[in-house]
Amino acid sequence: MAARACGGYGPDPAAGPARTRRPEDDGPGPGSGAPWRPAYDPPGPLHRAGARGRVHHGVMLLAPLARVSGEVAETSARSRKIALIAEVFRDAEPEDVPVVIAYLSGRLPQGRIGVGWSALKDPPPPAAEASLTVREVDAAFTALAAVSGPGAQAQRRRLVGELLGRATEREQRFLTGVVAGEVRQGALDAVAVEALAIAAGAQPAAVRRAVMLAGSVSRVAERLLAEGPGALAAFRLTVGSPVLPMLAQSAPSVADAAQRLGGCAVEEKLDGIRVQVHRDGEAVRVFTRTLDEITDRLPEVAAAARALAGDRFVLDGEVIALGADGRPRPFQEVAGRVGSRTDVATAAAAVPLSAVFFDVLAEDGAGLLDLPYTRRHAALARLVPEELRVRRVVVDDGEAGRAAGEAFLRETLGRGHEGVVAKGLDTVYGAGRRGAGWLKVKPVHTLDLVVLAAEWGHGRRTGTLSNLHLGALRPDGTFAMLGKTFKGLTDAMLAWQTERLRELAVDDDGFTVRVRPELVVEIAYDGLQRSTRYPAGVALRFARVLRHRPDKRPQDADTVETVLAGRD
DNA sequence: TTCCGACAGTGGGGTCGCAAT
DNA sequence: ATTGCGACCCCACTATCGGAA
Repeated sequence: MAARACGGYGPDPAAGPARTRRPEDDGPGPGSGAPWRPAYDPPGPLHRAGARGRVHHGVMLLAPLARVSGEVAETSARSRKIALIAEVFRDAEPEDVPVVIAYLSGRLPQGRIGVGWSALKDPPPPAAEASLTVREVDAAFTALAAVSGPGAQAQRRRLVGELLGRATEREQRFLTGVVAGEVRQGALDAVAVEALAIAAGAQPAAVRRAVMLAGSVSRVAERLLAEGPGALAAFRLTVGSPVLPMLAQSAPSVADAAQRLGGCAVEEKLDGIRVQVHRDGEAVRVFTRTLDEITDRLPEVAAAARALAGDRFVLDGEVIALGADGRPRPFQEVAGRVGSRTDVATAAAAVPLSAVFFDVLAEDGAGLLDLPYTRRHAALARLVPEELRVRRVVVDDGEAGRAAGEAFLRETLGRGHEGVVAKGLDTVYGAGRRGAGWLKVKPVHTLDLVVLAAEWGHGRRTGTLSNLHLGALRPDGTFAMLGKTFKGLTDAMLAWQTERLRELAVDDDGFTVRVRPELVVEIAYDGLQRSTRYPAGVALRFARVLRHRPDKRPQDADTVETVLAGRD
């Protein structure tokens, strides 16, 4: 195996750095001793805008938003965060509302604009006085989003530099957080929705529902603040407009899931890309989990939707790729295919996709979200032939039912699929929710691996060694890195491992601490994926720490051979 | 009073497309 | 041609707040 020849324990240097750089890296970073804290940004000029957040002639400044974001980050009480943000919403000019809502829920109205940490990491010296208006900033981002073609990167950096140069230190921090999608103020969409409800005098539940149906807070906010609570009724499920998909929680076993749900349906869980398919007459649109439209990339899905008997419907399902043997292809192949947009015909010929459906959100143009699972499934069965639906069994609330569910999981795994999802028979479609009415069950693998290095954490993990580099034993006693993980650690485990790894440290570049390979950790993971980054040619999927094993010696860790033998 | 649902945060690997080198 | 970066796909898990029980 060629990748083996690179010899080192870690990522193949030729494959590029596995780390992500952040602005903090260049400051007095977490590795340099004292925990990193934002510099104090005094009030003063900010208050030119007044406590109500705007100057007399209705031009809203950015400064009060940045200040409120800071205050929101400072308080831990959710109710206080909501009150702070509601006040800004209430006082915003109607034209500014969509922008203000987006900024205070940590996003840009333009979405992603091609600017990441790399372009933000060396900001110019901040301005002394706050002068930027919300409208100017929004115009600047609109201009940034439009930049493309040769020279785009330099042009973007120049524009970002110009904008940040006019911002105070606090405003710079706020803007970079919004652009990078990491405001870290402990308030995103859910808090914005509550605040919006207060600002508009509407019921939070009604606002939340409208947001799920509209797919965005801003679209609801605009109309709600302009027209009042009556505007909420206009947000209904519409064929052609995507709604946020319902998500599942995890359960350790089918028996556990069945216990919690009572009688339930157990459906196979396919390892592909979630799709929401809308058909209105001949018009078909396909959306991803985050509501991006990918219709043009999935011609076979659109064709399948047109071939169905119904005329106006919305289906929820998964696209997967099946091999000649009928078994599912690895997720990576499906993701590559769905991600291909330049030459769809060639990509489709190489990896044909199949859509498999498990829910229906609208039938004959009428929304079904509030119907219980059983009735939605009946509608699904009317609309979609069995071979285009996920396999399932319905089990009752008892010993025999649980056994039947477990047997169905084993059979599903035997066919090469990822696991199952147990669904309560009375569960309504909770758009945008990770409801307890859907419980996914997947097999978990475990390994004892050795910590080779650890990275300093960010945010609430600042000052702790958080992200672990994991190695499996080679026959010659060295280690092959299989991936990293920061998951599964309690605060106590984090503190303990930071102390222990400091004792084992041999090198610290301010970002990564390399250690003597002596600490064994028990790792859970979902499976292996092909990797060009790591020397064994595979990486762990969804690795997380179960526990530290200081009782185990590194030479007792699992070997590369063991890991590869467990491969499907 | 205790329990539990919903959120936010902290990042993981892979793949594609585009611009820079 | 190769590399770097950003956008999106998939995602697990813990801490916390505040309402439900």
